[in-house]
Amino acid sequence: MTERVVPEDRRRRRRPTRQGTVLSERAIVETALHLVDQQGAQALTVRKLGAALGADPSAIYRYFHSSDALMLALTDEMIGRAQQGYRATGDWRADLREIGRRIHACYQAHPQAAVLAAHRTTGREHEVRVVEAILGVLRAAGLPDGEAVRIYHAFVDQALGFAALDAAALALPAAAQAADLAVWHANYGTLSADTHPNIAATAPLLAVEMRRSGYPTALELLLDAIAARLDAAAG
Amino acid sequence: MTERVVPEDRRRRRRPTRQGTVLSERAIVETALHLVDQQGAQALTVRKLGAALGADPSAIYRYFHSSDALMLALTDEMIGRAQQGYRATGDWRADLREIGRRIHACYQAHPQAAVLAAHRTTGREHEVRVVEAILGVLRAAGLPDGEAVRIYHAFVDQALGFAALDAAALALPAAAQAADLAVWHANYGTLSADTHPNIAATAPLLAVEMRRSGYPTALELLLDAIAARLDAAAG
DNA sequence: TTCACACGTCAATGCTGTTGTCATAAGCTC
DNA sequence: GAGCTTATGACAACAGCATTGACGTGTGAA
Repeated sequence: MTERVVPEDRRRRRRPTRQGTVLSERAIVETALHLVDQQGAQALTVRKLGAALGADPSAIYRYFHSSDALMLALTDEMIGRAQQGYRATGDWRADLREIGRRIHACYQAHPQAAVLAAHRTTGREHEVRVVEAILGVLRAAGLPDGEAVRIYHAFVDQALGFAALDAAALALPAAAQAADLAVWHANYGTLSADTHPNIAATAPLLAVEMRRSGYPTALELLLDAIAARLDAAAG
Repeated sequence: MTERVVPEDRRRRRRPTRQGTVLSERAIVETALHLVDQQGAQALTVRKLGAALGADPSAIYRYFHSSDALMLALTDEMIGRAQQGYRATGDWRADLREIGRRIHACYQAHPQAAVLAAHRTTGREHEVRVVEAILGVLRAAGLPDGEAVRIYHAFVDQALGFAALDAAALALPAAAQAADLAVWHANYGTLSADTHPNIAATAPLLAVEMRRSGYPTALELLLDAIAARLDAAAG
């Protein structure tokens, strides 16, 4: 009548696997992140993780109730890493840019986890810290509270939305990912100027543009708009 | 040596399944969309779709090379429905607002499908039409091609990113959805002004703001920024 | 009326997450 | 150290997944 999963701080017996690994929550999460980074999103399966750890796949269920619980632990770890070392400079535009860039970059680095995590509100330590930081930047810059909150919402959800979108693309199987990009050459590149004048005129530009994320552009445009609101609030 | 998948317009023999259904690309896509709406994204498997159609799962592979090809067809169908009846007015700002609103609204209407669809590039009929429309609005408004393409990218991915984010929230189990919202009261509403001055000052505003989508605000800010670029390009 | 073959069906393959059972060694008590 | 308890890793099995090759039937063309 023992629970299958024992909380990490109550573990006494650390028994190495047949291949010699000593398991722990931490070791599993780190190996999982490493696996995703190296072999892509679709490599994160319980079986492959077991193999990477040097343990039977089912041993993982001694540490996490389900693969979803493992996913959440992974996400938490990721958020922590994204914040690491951030310092506000006092320049609102530079600070917002840096925060946005960090959120986006960190989810891009671990797309599989990002897909599941981007739309959740955790209320945990790291999340709280970013919310406080963003609101602080906006209010210090001179926005009234109502507008600061609205713009906070637009800013953070834009970062998360692009992160989710770009991460989902990265999380696709390599073949589908390549196929989606190829469409910009194969389909859009061959349309006639008679039927699709605007696409025909910009096809080469499109094919290049769509290879990268639209977030940097969207972020700068958002910062432009915030600057205009600040001018209006001040003047 | 016959191809497994025969293009829809070259099909002659329509042979009912054992259960009497007559299959077609259209019938499969519609059943799939219906299935996803009713039972959630995870219900969209080849086997369940086969069962819903009244056909052997493998019969689907006579119409789509893979489940991914089916996914793309589904996506395009949704894009098509979103733009049904759209007419450009010639006012760039009103037109862009309407297109963005339609994309977001349609994905919100089918959140379970949107989660799967928002990040794919299909190159199919309906998608091509929207791309052409957006590029047309931006170029007609006076943006040079390079900037039109960059802003097109930011605009469309902003709409899709918010759609994906908001759809993912709607697609959550009701309990998780409620829990995520409650965090804004339960956690953020109780933080001390000493440790989190900016959150403490705006907590009630935050709790209200976070109940709705941030997209309308973000969209207006993006339109503001585009207007500024247009002024710059003209002046 | 004939006949080729399109297409629905069946069976099999190799993945996936997950669980019940077992045996073994870790760490406690003495 | 010796012996006991039980945590924990390993094994095997299950159900469900996408996909594919072989097969036979009935359709539509000639």
